Amino acid sequence: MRSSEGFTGSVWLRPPRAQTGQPALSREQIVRAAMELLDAEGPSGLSMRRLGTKLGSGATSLYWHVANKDELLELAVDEVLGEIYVPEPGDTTWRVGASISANGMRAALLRHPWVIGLLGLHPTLGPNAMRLGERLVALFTAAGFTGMPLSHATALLNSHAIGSATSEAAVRSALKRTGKTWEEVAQDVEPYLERLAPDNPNYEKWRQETGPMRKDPDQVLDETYAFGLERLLDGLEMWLRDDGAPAADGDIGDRRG
Amino acid sequence: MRSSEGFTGSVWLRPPRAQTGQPALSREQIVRAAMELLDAEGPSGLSMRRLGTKLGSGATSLYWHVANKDELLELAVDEVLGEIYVPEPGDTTWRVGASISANGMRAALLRHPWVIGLLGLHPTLGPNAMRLGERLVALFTAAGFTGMPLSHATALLNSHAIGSATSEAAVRSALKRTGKTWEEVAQDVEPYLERLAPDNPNYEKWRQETGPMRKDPDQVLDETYAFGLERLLDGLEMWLRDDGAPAADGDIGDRRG
DNA sequence: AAAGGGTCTCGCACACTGTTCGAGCCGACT
DNA sequence: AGTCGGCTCGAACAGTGTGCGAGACCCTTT
Repeated sequence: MRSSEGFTGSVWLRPPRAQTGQPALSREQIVRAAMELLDAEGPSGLSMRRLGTKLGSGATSLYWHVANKDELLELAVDEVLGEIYVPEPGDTTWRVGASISANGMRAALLRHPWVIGLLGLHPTLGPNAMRLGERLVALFTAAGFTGMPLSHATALLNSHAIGSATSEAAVRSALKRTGKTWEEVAQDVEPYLERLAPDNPNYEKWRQETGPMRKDPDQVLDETYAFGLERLLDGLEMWLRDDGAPAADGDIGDRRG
Repeated sequence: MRSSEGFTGSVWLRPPRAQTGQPALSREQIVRAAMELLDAEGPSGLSMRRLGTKLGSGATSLYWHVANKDELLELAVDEVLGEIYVPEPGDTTWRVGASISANGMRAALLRHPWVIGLLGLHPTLGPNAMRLGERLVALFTAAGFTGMPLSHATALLNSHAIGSATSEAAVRSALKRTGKTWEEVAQDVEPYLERLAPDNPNYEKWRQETGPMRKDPDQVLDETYAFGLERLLDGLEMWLRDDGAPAADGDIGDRRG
């Protein structure tokens, strides 16, 4: 069986295995252990052999419960999505609900940064991903969205969480890997920036005017994310008010500039 | 030398190698060839040995020009960022300029989907990434942004491009991998969705009301991206008009809901 | 009680990976 | 003529994902 010979062969669409013997090893257990390895040491920390010994069993035993390393990773990704909480429509404002959802997604991705590199490989349609979709649809329906724009709006929210988390994970991993502080890194990069300064006049000017980073990177990254989220929610709210009802179905008014 | 013992050891901060002998192999050539392999066969298609034979040289010769496979990938990522065009401030409206930039970023990421999985690993500060930053600063400065909000605004634009491209790449890669059409995939997934239907009432209802996908996935993905971009630009424009001038420096007015 | 069959574990083996090391080549400068 | 630095490369090492087939265990049927 080829590693992925179609959607029909995907983990999610395949019926689960029957189970009568002595398990000693279960899919959930394997996935959980894999996540622990990934959280602790990143993508390179997970190998089938290491996972096997961590579970006290042979490496190839895993292949009874999981077709593939790829499939194992898919399962792990869905597991992470299961950590995200999306409020019920009645619990709060739509806007706050959307914020909580996006915050949760961002937090989950930053808690398990290895997920970020996997999101672009397969569409995740595991049960937790579906539940996430369900809850978001509920939230945005209650807010007044319908049809394709509803799907577009939830996609926008997710995109922001994913995109932000990607950028954040990059700098966070650099800080962690080097073990340096924000100031030390800034000092290291300084001469490089100065060498490039003649080519980047606008950036340099902005950098001079804004001055050195006074806040720690956590706070800056939080603010960057939060600022974007507010702008995006403003945009959605505005669309809901202005164009939502009248132009219910027709073409979207993009490329208007 | 450890693979990455700090920012000081990063490719970008290290002075380039002196060069007098007979090159026969150059860093640019290597990076270009690596990109070709990656574009053609994805991340698993690139191995140092294959890259070596593609260039007609021994695999280990590459290690003279490049410290690492990781470093090679960093160089390739920056190369991709070099394909993105950002208009000059005077060329168009700010809004159109931002759209063009984001469109370019999204297109570049979809042309080279392997980049997506690498963006979260290291912050890219190669020359092309810097140039990108420079141009965006120019564009957003001309639009009236200053200080931290300027940085937040550009980050938002990039996040949208990255996040959208991630989601898109997932479905595009699935379609390509399985070789199936959109309708065939939908048919494959159908029974799974119906099995989960009782748990996802809102999603199901939305699905029923919206009806089957009439358009091809390219168009749907384009629309999703474009819708999000417009909402986001609306939000930025609104902020620029309302809060931009008065609250120039202080805390950002987030968490307002 | 015996036989059969499914579930599950696992050692071996294969092809392949990234990377180190040290030997050697070749052109240029002294 | 000799040395030196840039550059190439083959051999080797430790480690990877995974296919295969032998077996162990337990439940069911005869």
